[in-house]
Amino acid sequence: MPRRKREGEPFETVSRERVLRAAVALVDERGIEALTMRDLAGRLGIEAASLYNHVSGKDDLLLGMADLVIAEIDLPSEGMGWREAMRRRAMSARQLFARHPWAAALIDTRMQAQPSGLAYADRVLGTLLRAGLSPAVAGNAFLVLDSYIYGYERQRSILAREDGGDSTDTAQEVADAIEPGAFPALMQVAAAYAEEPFDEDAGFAFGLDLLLDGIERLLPAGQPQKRP
Amino acid sequence: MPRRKREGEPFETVSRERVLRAAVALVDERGIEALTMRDLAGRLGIEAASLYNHVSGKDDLLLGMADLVIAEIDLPSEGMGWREAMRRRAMSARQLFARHPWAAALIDTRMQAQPSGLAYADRVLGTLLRAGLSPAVAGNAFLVLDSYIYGYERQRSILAREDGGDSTDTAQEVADAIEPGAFPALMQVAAAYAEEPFDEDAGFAFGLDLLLDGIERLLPAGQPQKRP
DNA sequence: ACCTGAACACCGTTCAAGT
DNA sequence: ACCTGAACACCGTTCAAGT
Repeated sequence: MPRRKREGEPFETVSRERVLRAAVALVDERGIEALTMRDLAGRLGIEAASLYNHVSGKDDLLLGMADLVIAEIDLPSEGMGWREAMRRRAMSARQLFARHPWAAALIDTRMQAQPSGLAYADRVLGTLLRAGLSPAVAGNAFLVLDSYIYGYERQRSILAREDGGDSTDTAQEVADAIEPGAFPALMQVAAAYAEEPFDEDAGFAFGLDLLLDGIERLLPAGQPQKRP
Repeated sequence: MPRRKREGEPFETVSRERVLRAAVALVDERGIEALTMRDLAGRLGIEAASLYNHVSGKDDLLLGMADLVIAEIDLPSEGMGWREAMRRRAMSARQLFARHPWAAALIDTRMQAQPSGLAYADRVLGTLLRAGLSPAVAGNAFLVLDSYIYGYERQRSILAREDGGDSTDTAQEVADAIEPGAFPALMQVAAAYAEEPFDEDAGFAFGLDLLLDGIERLLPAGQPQKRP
Protein backbone atom coordinates (compact mmCIF):
# COMPACT_ATOMS: atom_id res chain seq x y z
CA MET A 1 0.00 0.00 0.00
CA PRO A 2 1.36 3.43 -0.86
CA ARG A 3 1.97 5.99 1.86
CA ARG A 4 -1.07 7.90 2.89
CA LYS A 5 -0.72 11.56 2.12
CA ARG A 6 -2.11 13.96 4.70
CA GLU A 7 -4.27 16.66 3.19
CA GLY A 8 -2.78 20.03 2.59
CA GLU A 9 0.71 18.78 3.22
CA PRO A 10 2.96 18.77 0.21
CA PHE A 11 4.50 15.37 -0.30
CA GLU A 12 7.87 15.10 1.31
CA THR A 13 10.02 12.05 1.59
CA VAL A 14 10.56 10.99 5.19
CA SER A 15 14.05 11.67 6.49
CA ARG A 16 15.72 11.84 9.87
CA GLU A 17 15.34 15.60 9.83
CA ARG A 18 11.64 15.40 9.06
CA VAL A 19 11.14 12.79 11.79
CA LEU A 20 12.81 15.06 14.31
CA ARG A 21 10.81 18.11 13.25
CA ALA A 22 7.56 16.16 13.49
CA ALA A 23 8.53 14.97 16.95
CA VAL A 24 9.23 18.53 18.09
CA ALA A 25 5.87 19.68 16.73
CA LEU A 26 4.08 16.81 18.46
CA VAL A 27 5.71 17.50 21.81
CA ASP A 28 5.10 21.23 21.51
CA GLU A 29 1.41 20.53 21.08
CA ARG A 30 0.79 17.65 23.43
CA GLY A 31 3.71 17.39 25.83
CA ILE A 32 6.67 15.07 26.17
CA GLU A 33 4.66 12.19 27.63
CA ALA A 34 2.49 12.11 24.50
CA LEU A 35 5.47 11.26 22.32
CA THR A 36 5.03 7.67 21.19
CA MET A 37 6.54 6.00 18.17
CA ARG A 38 3.08 5.09 16.93
CA ASP A 39 1.69 8.62 17.12
CA LEU A 40 4.81 10.12 15.65
CA ALA A 41 4.69 7.69 12.75
CA GLY A 42 1.03 8.52 12.23
CA ARG A 43 1.90 12.18 11.77
CA LEU A 44 4.35 11.25 9.06
CA GLY A 45 1.92 8.90 7.35
CA ILE A 46 3.98 5.79 8.04
CA GLU A 47 3.96 2.92 10.50
CA ALA A 48 5.84 2.92 13.78
CA ALA A 49 8.27 0.27 12.60
CA SER A 50 9.33 2.47 9.69
CA LEU A 51 10.72 5.09 12.07
CA TYR A 52 13.61 2.74 12.74
CA ASN A 53 14.87 3.45 9.26
CA HIS A 54 15.58 7.02 10.39
CA VAL A 55 16.38 6.86 14.07
CA SER A 56 17.96 3.97 15.90
CA GLY A 57 15.38 4.09 18.70
CA LYS A 58 13.53 6.42 21.00
CA ASP A 59 16.68 7.44 22.78
CA ASP A 60 18.27 8.52 19.53
CA LEU A 61 15.06 10.36 18.71
CA LEU A 62 15.23 12.38 21.94
CA LEU A 63 18.91 13.06 21.38
CA GLY A 64 18.16 14.37 17.91
CA MET A 65 15.31 16.54 19.18
CA ALA A 66 17.57 18.07 21.82
CA ASP A 67 20.18 18.82 19.21
CA LEU A 68 17.59 20.29 16.86
CA VAL A 69 16.39 22.84 19.38
CA ILE A 70 19.89 23.68 20.59
CA ALA A 71 20.46 24.98 17.09
CA GLU A 72 17.77 27.58 17.78
CA ILE A 73 19.84 29.26 20.50
CA ASP A 74 21.62 32.37 19.25
CA LEU A 75 25.34 31.84 19.33
CA PRO A 76 27.84 34.58 20.11
CA SER A 77 29.28 36.22 17.05
CA GLU A 78 32.94 37.10 16.94
CA GLY A 79 32.55 40.84 17.16
CA MET A 80 30.51 40.89 20.34
CA GLY A 81 31.99 41.51 23.78
CA TRP A 82 32.03 38.35 25.86
CA ARG A 83 29.64 39.68 28.47
CA GLU A 84 27.06 40.80 25.96
CA ALA A 85 27.48 37.48 24.14
CA MET A 86 26.82 35.46 27.30
CA ARG A 87 23.85 37.58 28.22
CA ARG A 88 22.38 37.20 24.75
CA ARG A 89 22.68 33.46 24.63
CA ALA A 90 21.09 33.23 28.07
CA MET A 91 18.13 35.31 26.91
CA SER A 92 17.94 33.33 23.69
CA ALA A 93 17.82 30.12 25.70
CA ARG A 94 14.99 31.51 27.79
CA GLN A 95 13.07 32.38 24.64
CA LEU A 96 13.64 28.84 23.46
CA PHE A 97 12.12 27.49 26.67
CA ALA A 98 9.07 29.69 26.08
CA ARG A 99 8.61 28.12 22.64
CA HIS A 100 9.49 24.59 23.77
CA PRO A 101 8.74 24.15 27.48
CA TRP A 102 10.08 20.60 27.41
CA ALA A 103 13.46 21.65 26.00
CA ALA A 104 15.31 22.46 29.21
CA ALA A 105 14.71 19.02 30.69
CA LEU A 106 15.76 17.33 27.47
CA ILE A 107 18.83 19.42 26.74
CA ASP A 108 20.50 19.17 30.08
CA THR A 109 20.30 15.40 30.16
CA ARG A 110 21.08 14.91 26.49
CA MET A 111 23.56 17.50 25.36
CA GLN A 112 25.96 14.91 24.06
CA ALA A 113 28.26 14.74 21.10
CA GLN A 114 25.69 15.85 18.54
CA PRO A 115 26.54 18.41 15.86
CA SER A 116 24.66 21.48 17.13
CA GLY A 117 25.62 20.84 20.74
CA LEU A 118 29.29 20.70 19.79
CA ALA A 119 29.02 23.91 17.79
CA TYR A 120 27.25 25.56 20.72
CA ALA A 121 29.98 24.55 23.16
CA ASP A 122 32.72 25.60 20.76
CA ARG A 123 31.31 29.06 20.16
CA VAL A 124 30.68 29.74 23.84
CA LEU A 125 34.12 28.52 24.86
CA GLY A 126 35.73 30.43 22.00
CA THR A 127 34.15 33.64 23.24
CA LEU A 128 35.43 33.06 26.76
CA LEU A 129 38.92 32.15 25.56
CA ARG A 130 39.11 35.26 23.39
CA ALA A 131 38.08 37.32 26.41
CA GLY A 132 41.27 36.13 28.04
CA LEU A 133 40.26 33.20 30.25
CA SER A 134 42.50 30.15 30.40
CA PRO A 135 41.03 26.97 28.89
CA ALA A 136 40.39 25.41 32.31
CA VAL A 137 38.72 28.55 33.68
CA ALA A 138 36.68 28.98 30.51
CA GLY A 139 35.38 25.45 30.93
CA ASN A 140 34.42 26.15 34.52
CA ALA A 141 32.70 29.42 33.58
CA PHE A 142 30.73 27.63 30.86
CA LEU A 143 29.59 24.94 33.29
CA VAL A 144 28.60 27.44 35.95
CA LEU A 145 26.64 29.63 33.53
CA ASP A 146 24.77 26.74 31.95
CA SER A 147 24.03 25.22 35.33
CA TYR A 148 22.30 28.43 36.25
CA ILE A 149 20.53 29.02 32.92
CA TYR A 150 19.02 25.56 32.66
CA GLY A 151 18.56 25.17 36.39
CA TYR A 152 16.60 28.39 36.64
CA GLU A 153 14.22 27.25 33.95
CA ARG A 154 13.57 23.98 35.72
CA GLN A 155 12.94 25.63 39.08
CA ARG A 156 10.80 28.31 37.48
CA SER A 157 8.68 25.76 35.65
CA ILE A 158 7.80 24.02 38.92
CA LEU A 159 6.11 27.22 40.05
CA ALA A 160 4.57 28.00 36.68
CA ARG A 161 0.95 27.22 36.02
CA GLU A 162 -0.67 25.25 33.26
CA ASP A 163 -3.82 27.31 33.39
CA GLY A 164 -3.94 30.98 32.52
CA GLY A 165 -3.24 32.20 36.04
CA ASP A 166 -0.13 34.15 36.94
CA SER A 167 2.33 33.82 39.78
CA THR A 168 0.09 35.66 42.22
CA ASP A 169 -2.46 32.86 41.87
CA THR A 170 0.17 30.22 42.58
CA ALA A 171 1.37 32.14 45.60
CA GLN A 172 -2.18 32.53 46.86
CA GLU A 173 -2.82 28.82 46.48
CA VAL A 174 0.33 27.99 48.41
CA ALA A 175 -0.66 30.42 51.14
CA ASP A 176 -4.14 28.90 51.34
CA ALA A 177 -2.86 25.33 51.39
CA ILE A 178 -0.54 25.80 54.36
CA GLU A 179 -2.18 25.19 57.69
CA PRO A 180 -1.83 28.32 59.79
CA GLY A 181 1.38 28.52 61.76
CA ALA A 182 2.98 25.44 60.24
CA PHE A 183 5.47 27.09 57.85
CA PRO A 184 5.65 30.74 58.82
CA ALA A 185 8.52 31.77 56.55
CA LEU A 186 7.05 30.06 53.51
CA MET A 187 3.71 31.65 54.32
CA GLN A 188 5.27 35.10 54.56
CA VAL A 189 6.99 34.76 51.18
CA ALA A 190 3.87 33.34 49.53
CA ALA A 191 1.86 36.24 50.88
CA ALA A 192 4.34 38.72 49.45
CA TYR A 193 4.15 37.14 45.99
CA ALA A 194 0.37 36.89 46.16
CA GLU A 195 0.35 40.65 46.46
CA GLU A 196 3.07 41.55 43.98
CA PRO A 197 3.86 39.05 41.20
CA PHE A 198 7.33 37.60 40.92
CA ASP A 199 9.27 39.12 38.03
CA GLU A 200 10.82 36.09 36.36
CA ASP A 201 13.06 38.06 34.03
CA ALA A 202 14.45 40.31 36.75
CA GLY A 203 14.88 37.32 39.03
CA PHE A 204 16.88 35.54 36.37
CA ALA A 205 19.01 38.57 35.53
CA PHE A 206 19.89 38.97 39.21
CA GLY A 207 21.72 35.66 39.41
CA LEU A 208 23.11 35.81 35.90
CA ASP A 209 24.76 39.18 36.48
CA LEU A 210 26.32 37.94 39.71
CA LEU A 211 27.95 35.09 37.84
CA LEU A 212 29.07 37.35 35.00
CA ASP A 213 30.55 39.80 37.50
CA GLY A 214 32.53 37.01 39.08
CA ILE A 215 33.80 35.73 35.75
CA GLU A 216 34.81 39.26 34.81
CA ARG A 217 36.99 39.46 37.91
CA LEU A 218 38.93 36.45 36.64
CA LEU A 219 39.96 38.24 33.48
CA PRO A 220 43.50 39.54 33.21
CA ALA A 221 43.68 43.23 33.99
CA GLY A 222 43.64 45.75 31.18
CA GLN A 223 40.68 44.12 29.43
CA PRO A 224 37.80 45.95 31.03
CA GLN A 225 34.34 45.22 29.67
CA LYS A 226 31.68 47.80 30.22
CA ARG A 227 28.43 46.64 31.77
CA PRO A 228 25.26 47.41 29.83
CA MET B 1 -2.00 -17.34 49.55
CA PRO B 2 -0.04 -15.69 52.34
CA ARG B 3 2.62 -13.13 51.54
CA ARG B 4 5.94 -14.61 50.64
CA LYS B 5 8.57 -13.63 53.16
CA ARG B 6 12.01 -12.85 51.78
CA GLU B 7 14.76 -14.62 53.66
CA GLY B 8 16.66 -12.72 56.27
CA GLU B 9 14.19 -9.89 56.20
CA PRO B 10 12.16 -9.51 59.34
CA PHE B 11 8.49 -9.45 58.54
CA GLU B 12 7.23 -5.94 58.13
CA THR B 13 3.81 -4.90 57.09
CA VAL B 14 3.78 -3.01 53.81
CA SER B 15 3.14 0.69 54.16
CA ARG B 16 3.55 3.77 52.01
CA GLU B 17 6.82 4.49 53.75
CA ARG B 18 8.14 1.01 53.12
CA VAL B 19 7.07 1.17 49.48
CA LEU B 20 8.96 4.44 49.05
CA ARG B 21 12.08 3.12 50.76
CA ALA B 22 12.07 0.00 48.62
CA ALA B 23 11.72 2.14 45.50
CA VAL B 24 14.68 4.29 46.52
CA ALA B 25 16.78 1.18 47.13
CA LEU B 26 15.79 -0.30 43.78
CA VAL B 27 16.63 2.89 41.88
CA ASP B 28 19.92 3.29 43.76
CA GLU B 29 20.92 -0.18 42.61
CA ARG B 30 19.57 -0.36 39.10
CA GLY B 31 18.75 3.14 37.91
CA ILE B 32 15.55 5.09 37.45
CA GLU B 33 14.55 3.33 34.24
CA ALA B 34 14.54 -0.01 36.08
CA LEU B 35 11.75 1.15 38.37
CA THR B 36 8.64 -0.78 37.41
CA MET B 37 5.60 -1.46 39.52
CA ARG B 38 6.08 -5.19 39.04
CA ASP B 39 9.72 -5.25 40.16
CA LEU B 40 9.03 -2.95 43.07
CA ALA B 41 6.16 -5.14 44.22
CA GLY B 42 8.41 -8.19 43.90
CA ARG B 43 10.88 -6.65 46.32
CA LEU B 44 8.13 -6.20 48.85
CA GLY B 45 6.78 -9.70 48.36
CA ILE B 46 3.47 -8.54 46.93
CA GLU B 47 1.86 -8.21 43.51
CA ALA B 48 2.02 -5.05 41.41
CA ALA B 49 -1.68 -4.38 41.84
CA SER B 50 -1.27 -4.27 45.61
CA LEU B 51 0.98 -1.23 45.37
CA TYR B 52 -2.08 0.82 44.57
CA ASN B 53 -3.19 0.38 48.15
CA HIS B 54 -0.21 2.54 49.20
CA VAL B 55 0.43 4.93 46.35
CA SER B 56 -2.11 6.30 43.96
CA GLY B 57 0.05 5.56 40.92
CA LYS B 58 3.56 5.79 39.58
CA ASP B 59 3.49 9.56 39.61
CA ASP B 60 2.62 9.61 43.29
CA LEU B 61 5.39 7.09 43.86
CA LEU B 62 7.98 9.36 42.24
CA LEU B 63 6.66 12.33 44.19
CA GLY B 64 7.00 10.41 47.42
CA MET B 65 10.53 9.28 46.54
CA ALA B 66 11.54 12.86 45.84
CA ASP B 67 10.13 13.98 49.16
CA LEU B 68 11.82 11.13 50.98
CA VAL B 69 15.29 12.07 49.78
CA ILE B 70 14.71 15.78 50.30
CA ALA B 71 14.43 14.93 53.96
CA GLU B 72 18.07 13.77 53.82
CA ILE B 73 19.32 17.28 53.08
CA ASP B 74 20.68 19.04 56.16
CA LEU B 75 18.54 22.00 57.01
CA PRO B 76 19.88 25.23 58.47
CA SER B 77 19.59 25.39 62.22
CA GLU B 78 18.59 28.62 63.89
CA GLY B 79 21.94 29.46 65.39
CA MET B 80 23.92 29.32 62.20
CA GLY B 81 24.80 32.38 60.13
CA TRP B 82 22.83 32.53 56.91
CA ARG B 83 25.86 32.18 54.68
CA GLU B 84 27.21 29.15 56.47
CA ALA B 85 23.70 27.68 56.48
CA MET B 86 23.33 28.10 52.71
CA ARG B 87 26.75 26.67 52.05
CA ARG B 88 26.04 23.67 54.23
CA ARG B 89 22.78 22.82 52.60
CA ALA B 90 24.42 23.10 49.18
CA MET B 91 27.14 20.68 50.23
CA SER B 92 24.59 18.40 51.83
CA ALA B 93 22.61 18.37 48.59
CA ARG B 94 25.75 17.42 46.69
CA GLN B 95 26.38 14.56 49.07
CA LEU B 96 22.80 13.46 48.51
CA PHE B 97 23.42 13.38 44.75
CA ALA B 98 26.45 11.20 45.35
CA ARG B 99 24.30 8.70 47.26
CA HIS B 100 21.34 8.98 44.90
CA PRO B 101 22.49 10.06 41.42
CA TRP B 102 18.90 10.11 40.17
CA ALA B 103 17.75 12.51 42.89
CA ALA B 104 18.55 15.82 41.23
CA ALA B 105 16.44 15.06 38.17
CA LEU B 106 13.56 13.90 40.32
CA ILE B 107 13.61 16.68 42.88
CA ASP B 108 13.70 19.61 40.55
CA THR B 109 10.68 18.41 38.60
CA ARG B 110 8.77 17.15 41.60
CA MET B 111 9.38 19.39 44.56
CA GLN B 112 5.73 20.00 45.12
CA ALA B 113 3.57 20.41 48.16
CA GLN B 114 4.89 17.36 49.99
CA PRO B 115 5.77 17.51 53.69
CA SER B 116 9.58 17.43 53.54
CA GLY B 117 9.72 19.80 50.58
CA LEU B 118 7.61 22.32 52.43
CA ALA B 119 9.75 22.04 55.54
CA TYR B 120 12.87 22.47 53.39
CA ALA B 121 11.51 25.63 51.77
CA ASP B 122 10.36 27.02 55.08
CA ARG B 123 13.69 26.56 56.81
CA VAL B 124 15.70 28.00 53.94
CA LEU B 125 13.40 30.99 53.60
CA GLY B 126 13.33 31.48 57.36
CA THR B 127 17.12 31.69 57.43
CA LEU B 128 17.15 34.29 54.67
CA LEU B 129 14.39 36.34 56.29
CA ARG B 130 16.20 36.31 59.64
CA ALA B 131 19.32 37.51 57.86
CA GLY B 132 17.38 40.60 56.91
CA LEU B 133 16.13 40.02 53.39
CA SER B 134 12.60 41.09 52.49
CA PRO B 135 10.18 38.23 51.71
CA ALA B 136 10.28 38.93 47.97
CA VAL B 137 14.07 39.09 47.87
CA ALA B 138 14.38 35.99 50.00
CA GLY B 139 12.20 34.10 47.53
CA ASN B 140 14.34 35.26 44.66
CA ALA B 141 17.55 34.31 46.47
CA PHE B 142 16.14 30.85 47.22
CA LEU B 143 15.20 30.33 43.58
CA VAL B 144 18.56 31.50 42.30
CA LEU B 145 20.53 29.33 44.72
CA ASP B 146 18.53 26.19 44.03
CA SER B 147 18.68 26.80 40.30
CA TYR B 148 22.43 26.72 40.56
CA ILE B 149 22.70 23.82 43.02
CA TYR B 150 20.44 21.46 41.08
CA GLY B 151 21.52 22.78 37.69
CA TYR B 152 25.17 22.17 38.44
CA GLU B 153 24.50 18.57 39.35
CA ARG B 154 22.66 17.98 36.11
CA GLN B 155 25.37 19.55 33.97
CA ARG B 156 28.07 17.76 35.90
CA SER B 157 26.39 14.40 35.49
CA ILE B 158 26.39 14.78 31.71
CA LEU B 159 30.17 14.83 31.81
CA ALA B 160 30.48 12.14 34.45
CA ARG B 161 31.33 8.61 33.49
CA GLU B 162 29.62 5.36 34.28
CA ASP B 163 32.84 3.40 34.16
CA GLY B 164 35.64 3.94 36.60
CA GLY B 165 37.43 6.56 34.52
CA ASP B 166 37.87 10.11 35.72
CA SER B 167 37.33 13.44 34.01
CA THR B 168 40.65 13.29 32.20
CA ASP B 169 39.40 10.23 30.32
CA THR B 170 36.22 12.01 29.32
CA ALA B 171 38.19 15.01 28.15
CA GLN B 172 40.56 12.80 26.18
CA GLU B 173 37.66 11.04 24.50
CA VAL B 174 36.11 14.35 23.51
CA ALA B 175 39.44 15.54 22.15
CA ASP B 176 39.86 12.33 20.16
CA ALA B 177 36.33 12.41 18.79
CA ILE B 178 36.54 15.90 17.32
CA GLU B 179 37.82 16.00 13.79
CA PRO B 180 40.94 18.19 13.70
CA GLY B 181 40.22 21.85 13.18
CA ALA B 182 36.44 21.56 13.47
CA PHE B 183 35.90 22.92 16.98
CA PRO B 184 39.16 24.57 18.02
CA ALA B 185 37.96 26.14 21.29
CA LEU B 186 36.28 22.96 22.47
CA MET B 187 39.42 21.05 21.54
CA GLN B 188 41.61 23.42 23.50
CA VAL B 189 39.48 23.10 26.63
CA ALA B 190 39.24 19.32 26.30
CA ALA B 191 43.01 19.14 25.97
CA ALA B 192 43.46 21.18 29.13
CA TYR B 193 41.16 18.90 31.12
CA ALA B 194 42.76 15.79 29.68
CA GLU B 195 46.00 16.97 31.26
CA GLU B 196 44.67 18.26 34.56
CA PRO B 197 41.38 16.86 35.87
CA PHE B 198 38.45 19.18 36.50
CA ASP B 199 37.90 19.82 40.18
CA GLU B 200 34.15 19.43 40.58
CA ASP B 201 34.01 20.71 44.14
CA ALA B 202 36.06 23.83 43.45
CA GLY B 203 34.10 24.44 40.27
CA PHE B 204 30.86 24.29 42.22
CA ALA B 205 32.11 26.50 45.03
CA PHE B 206 33.20 29.13 42.52
CA GLY B 207 29.67 29.80 41.30
CA LEU B 208 28.05 29.31 44.68
CA ASP B 209 30.24 31.91 46.36
CA LEU B 210 29.51 34.40 43.61
CA LEU B 211 25.80 34.04 44.26
CA LEU B 212 26.26 34.24 48.03
CA ASP B 213 28.39 37.37 47.65
CA GLY B 214 25.65 38.96 45.59
CA ILE B 215 22.96 38.05 48.10
CA GLU B 216 25.10 39.43 50.91
CA ARG B 217 25.24 42.79 49.16
CA LEU B 218 21.45 42.95 49.34
CA LEU B 219 21.45 42.77 53.11
CA PRO B 220 20.79 45.92 55.07
CA ALA B 221 24.01 47.51 56.30
CA GLY B 222 25.17 46.82 59.82
CA GLN B 223 24.63 43.08 59.58
CA PRO B 224 28.00 41.98 58.28
CA GLN B 225 28.56 38.25 57.96
CA LYS B 226 32.07 36.98 57.98
CA ARG B 227 33.14 34.72 55.14
CA PRO B 228 34.54 31.34 56.13
C1' DA C 1 16.34 1.58 0.40
C1' DC C 2 12.29 2.01 2.66
C1' DC C 3 7.89 0.39 4.22
C1' DT C 4 4.25 -2.95 6.16
C1' DG C 5 2.06 -6.36 9.08
C1' DA C 6 2.36 -9.03 12.73
C1' DA C 7 4.33 -10.36 16.58
C1' DC C 8 7.06 -10.15 21.16
C1' DA C 9 8.11 -8.77 25.63
C1' DC C 10 7.06 -5.64 28.23
C1' DC C 11 4.48 -1.51 30.66
C1' DG C 12 0.81 1.06 34.23
C1' DT C 13 -3.59 0.46 35.82
C1' DT C 14 -8.35 -1.47 36.89
C1' DC C 15 -11.43 -4.53 39.10
C1' DA C 16 -13.99 -8.40 40.69
C1' DA C 17 -12.95 -11.79 43.83
C1' DG C 18 -10.89 -13.47 47.85
C1' DT C 19 -9.28 -13.24 53.18
C1' DA D 1 -8.20 -3.24 54.96
C1' DC D 2 -5.24 -5.36 52.06
C1' DC D 3 -4.04 -8.70 48.62
C1' DT D 4 -4.50 -11.73 44.28
C1' DG D 5 -5.38 -13.13 39.55
C1' DA D 6 -6.57 -11.84 35.38
C1' DA D 7 -7.38 -8.71 32.19
C1' DC D 8 -7.06 -4.20 29.40
C1' DA D 9 -5.00 -0.77 26.74
C1' DC D 10 -1.10 0.51 25.81
C1' DC D 11 4.28 0.75 25.02
C1' DG D 12 9.22 0.19 22.19
C1' DT D 13 11.29 -2.84 19.22
C1' DT D 14 12.23 -6.81 15.94
C1' DC D 15 11.85 -9.15 11.69
C1' DA D 16 10.32 -11.58 7.69
C1' DA D 17 8.02 -10.15 3.82
C1' DG D 18 6.90 -7.04 0.38
C1' DT D 19 7.99 -3.03 -3.34
